[in-house]
Amino acid sequence: MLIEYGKTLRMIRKQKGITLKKLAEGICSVSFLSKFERGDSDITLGLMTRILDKLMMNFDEFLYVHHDFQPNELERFFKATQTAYLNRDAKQLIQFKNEQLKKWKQYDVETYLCNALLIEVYESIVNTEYKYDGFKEEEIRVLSDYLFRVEVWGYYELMLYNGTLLLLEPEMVIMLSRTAYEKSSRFREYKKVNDAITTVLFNTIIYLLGSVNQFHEPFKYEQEVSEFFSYLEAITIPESSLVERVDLLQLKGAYEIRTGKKDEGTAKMKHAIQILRDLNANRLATNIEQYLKQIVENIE
Amino acid sequence: MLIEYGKTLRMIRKQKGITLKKLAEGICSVSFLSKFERGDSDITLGLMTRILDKLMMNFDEFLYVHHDFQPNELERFFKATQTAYLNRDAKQLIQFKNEQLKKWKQYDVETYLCNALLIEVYESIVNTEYKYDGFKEEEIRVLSDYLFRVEVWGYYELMLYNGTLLLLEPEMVIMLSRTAYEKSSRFREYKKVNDAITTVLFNTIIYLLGSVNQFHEPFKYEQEVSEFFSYLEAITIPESSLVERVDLLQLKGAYEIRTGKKDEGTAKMKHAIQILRDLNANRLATNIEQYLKQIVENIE
DNA sequence: TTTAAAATTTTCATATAGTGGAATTTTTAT
DNA sequence: ATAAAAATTCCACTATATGAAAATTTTAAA
Repeated sequence: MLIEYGKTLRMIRKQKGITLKKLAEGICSVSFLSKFERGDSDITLGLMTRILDKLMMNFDEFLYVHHDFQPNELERFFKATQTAYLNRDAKQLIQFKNEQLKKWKQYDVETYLCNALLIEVYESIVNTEYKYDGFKEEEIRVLSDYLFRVEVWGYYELMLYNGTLLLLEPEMVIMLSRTAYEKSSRFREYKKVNDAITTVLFNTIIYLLGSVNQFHEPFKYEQEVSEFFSYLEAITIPESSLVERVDLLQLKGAYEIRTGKKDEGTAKMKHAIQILRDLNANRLATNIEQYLKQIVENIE
Repeated sequence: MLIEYGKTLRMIRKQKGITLKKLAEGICSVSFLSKFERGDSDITLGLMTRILDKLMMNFDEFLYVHHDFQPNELERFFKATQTAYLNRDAKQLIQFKNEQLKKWKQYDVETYLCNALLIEVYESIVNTEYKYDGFKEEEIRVLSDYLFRVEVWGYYELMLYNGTLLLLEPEMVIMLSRTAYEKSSRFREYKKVNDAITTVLFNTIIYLLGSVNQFHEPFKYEQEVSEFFSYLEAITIPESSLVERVDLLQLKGAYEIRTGKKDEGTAKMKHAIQILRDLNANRLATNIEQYLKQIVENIE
């Protein structure tokens, strides 16, 4: 059952040219550190923290090295799912889903059901044989209950919500996105999580603007969308996040088109496309181009 | 000595609505988990890993929450140093340096001396009273020996090198940057570290292009600079890293100016400036503008 | 409020994390 | 090649992490 973190630590320590004695000093005994490094003993979280601090290394990086340069469990989950989705590999997605459902039954932890639901969203898009009879209401309720209950939204909750937002009713999305914005505020300094918040706000706006074939219908969420734009501005997307700035430009364009200012909006979106092309970000540029094209076709 | 991680875990668990029993199942006993959460016991690293996996949370995020939403030790070190530098707070920098020197004397771990050196670079720029008698050769040797010795460059080594590159001779920088590129290759999937690699390559190119008042002198490192450009291209900066793409454009411009193609190069740099201005990234734009201006003034 | 069920804590026995020092191995210097 | 120094491992011992069951507290429903 013992995971041999010690061997990884030994490797790193040797590379840094630090002796057992020097590393152990003020933290634990030399003989214990040696024992741990050889895999004869597990180590306490408290000790490990202090050892890694002394090595100027953080936990995630240590675990990344330990797992033979693979990201952590959580990251792997999102990555594997997304890869299967991008490869349109329905079989793989179903397998992943079943794994999560199995864990759900085994431990009765709702998170696993939420994961399954997240995967099912991808599946429903990819799988041509997928018969959409609507997602089961009670499962969606488990998801939204979970999101409402959690006081502090971390990386997981934001990613989960980003993926399942489409399943929920507009009113629910508006409430949850507000919640997300508030409940994750304390992560503002944690880049990875803050990026996820930004994505939530973008996705919310896209969702509220409506699918393109709704563009000729009257627009109901003008006030809410501008509310979410103001959140984005409150976050003051840093200068170094240029993609987010381009996205903002693009979405403001779509919003203007949606609210009747067709020419202004189109110009903004074309500007965003141009910047991306200038920087050879062609995939991103093409995405916006298609979006714009669909809008224009549907608005006439 | 016990750090009460347990209380943080309890808070998170409660929020997610998971009972002790459900969380403990398959990992450890309920009674032990309870004891740990109450702060009556420390926990083994192996157990903690599995518990966090079940909570869909990674170590860094857990520790971030635990430290009352403050980044980890390593991040705090770089951040605090950089903040003091940006505030031109020489006093603060000297204090930080002395802390590191104290640790160095206490534990005789070279890393701490390297940290002190890194801070001293900032200090030498900020402190007007700083008498530059050259950095002590032996200390610089400790630094370069350290960097050569470490087999796998992680986040710390890359950040350390990024900050101290200016202290080293061009030949040394060329060798070390090559080493950095190779020795950190396994982190390619780890965004934070990979970003640091990109920064190293950028800094190396800037360093080799020479300070602007060397721009009228013949250029010695044409081959090496194009070598580092090719590394950057090999990394294939992802579409989502637009800042890096703008930087690349800008630097290619500077390189072309340096190698005689003044008009082409100027155009590239102006293009980069324009894109940044379009996205309201005015601080970044101004930086490049000043760089360009200095180049043009010095090249006539 | 009463009562039953669920969740948590306490108790206590045992396994193992962690210590200190002696013995062994490796490294360094001559 | 050899001795001295430094680092590592081994071993006996202590402190504490962990598990199973019983006792207590909390929650929920009537």
